[in-house]
Amino acid sequence: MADERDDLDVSGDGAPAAVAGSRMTREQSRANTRDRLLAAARSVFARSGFHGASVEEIASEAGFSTGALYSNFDGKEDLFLALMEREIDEHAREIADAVRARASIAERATGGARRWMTMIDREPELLLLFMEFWAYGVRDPDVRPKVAERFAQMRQVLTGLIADGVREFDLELALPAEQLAVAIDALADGIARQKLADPDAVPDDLMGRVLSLLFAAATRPAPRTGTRSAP
Amino acid sequence: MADERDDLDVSGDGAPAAVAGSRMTREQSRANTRDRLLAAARSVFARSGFHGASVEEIASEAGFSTGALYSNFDGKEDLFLALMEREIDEHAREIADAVRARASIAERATGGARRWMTMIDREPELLLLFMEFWAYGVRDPDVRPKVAERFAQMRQVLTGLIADGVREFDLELALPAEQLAVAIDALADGIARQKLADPDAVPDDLMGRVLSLLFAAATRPAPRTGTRSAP
DNA sequence: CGAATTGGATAATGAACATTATCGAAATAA
DNA sequence: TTATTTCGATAATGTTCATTATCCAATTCG
Repeated sequence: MADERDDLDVSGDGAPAAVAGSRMTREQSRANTRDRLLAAARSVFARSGFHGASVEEIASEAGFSTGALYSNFDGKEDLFLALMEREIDEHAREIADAVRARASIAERATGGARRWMTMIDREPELLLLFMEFWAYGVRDPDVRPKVAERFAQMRQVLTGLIADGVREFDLELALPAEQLAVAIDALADGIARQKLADPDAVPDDLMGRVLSLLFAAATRPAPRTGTRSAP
Repeated sequence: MADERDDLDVSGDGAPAAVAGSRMTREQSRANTRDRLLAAARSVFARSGFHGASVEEIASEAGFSTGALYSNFDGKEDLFLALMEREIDEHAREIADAVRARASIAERATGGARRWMTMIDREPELLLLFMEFWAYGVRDPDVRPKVAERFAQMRQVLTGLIADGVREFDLELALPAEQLAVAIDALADGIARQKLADPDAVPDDLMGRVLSLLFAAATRPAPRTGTRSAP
């Protein structure tokens, strides 16, 4: 009998799939299903929301049964948290890259803002999804800390970016960097929310302009420190 | 026979009560049940969230059957929208009052901010609830415009407040008032979200300070106009 | 007063869905 | 090879809930 093991990888699926080329060790195979489940989860959750999505649908879109899903995750919530972690990592990195690439403070602000707006346009469902889950998670005492942690992750990245800018451009802040980060994160979130509910209400350059204003007001050249900052 | 029909509208139709003192006309009675249902909805929704709350629970907490609920509203969603409208009205009024009571621009900003922070502390579940529903509503094409409208309501109030300030203090804005309102609304939302997920991350005075900075950067004294503003 | 209207109660309906118990087969280990 | 682990499939299980069909009684109208 022909050993037709080449697993009809029909689902082009793209993304994170590990092509079932040749034989896979247990570990590899497991990691592979996990990835495919996560990819399916991303797509289904984004389409239907956390409440609207059914684990059945996710499993089947991944080409597995719910059994497989429950064998790899503790349940719907756990699956979602894993997804969220992965996505936030990626988003944070993207923003950070956009910011660091720019030369001046103002350009950094508008660069980051522009990237954020682009992300809203490109994947509105994903942001929507996070907010939905945020609401769900905040209510549940077991989940809240995990949600808080994920958002703290984002704040930390922002704090780091601000601190970098302050150091590189030799500035002084009217507000601790952490707090500025909170405000910026809040602004970004809020802008996203408004735009998702009513895209016309939010001009694309608004966030950049506001950020610039805010930075202009919140920073000033540092008084004489060791670091050279010639006038 | 005494025609005890003379219920000359004793009911000051204050908020939700309407003591069934004497006989009530059909209309009154209906309005009364509606109010009681809304009050119960507020409490149950706040406690359990939009998804978590069951219409049965709401009806029964109001002392009615689900039949009554469906006789007064088109369903869970409609009930919620009615509630939301009422609540946003009230919140907006509260903020507006807090702002108008102050003398200077800076005081208005911090006054409004402080009131907002108080509201977050006082009724976190309600804000949470709105955000949850926002996520639900944005996804549904039938609901989205209604949600957008409710939020636009808030933006309008803010725009009005800004315009008032600009006029009274004879200022010039670096940004159209509507856009500034969008940004402030966004900031308020975002701050609320952060604080709800992780109260310790958000100092109480942060929003006021940020708003002050933002206004400082976004306003300048208007150049000579008709209105007297002697230098 | 009698007829028509309607607010609200009661009790289905019927579907959706997260989770789990169980089992087969493949992969590792002996 | 045989034994053992474990990934994943199959098929319940059991609950929860929004919504509606039907009906009663009180109110309004003629």
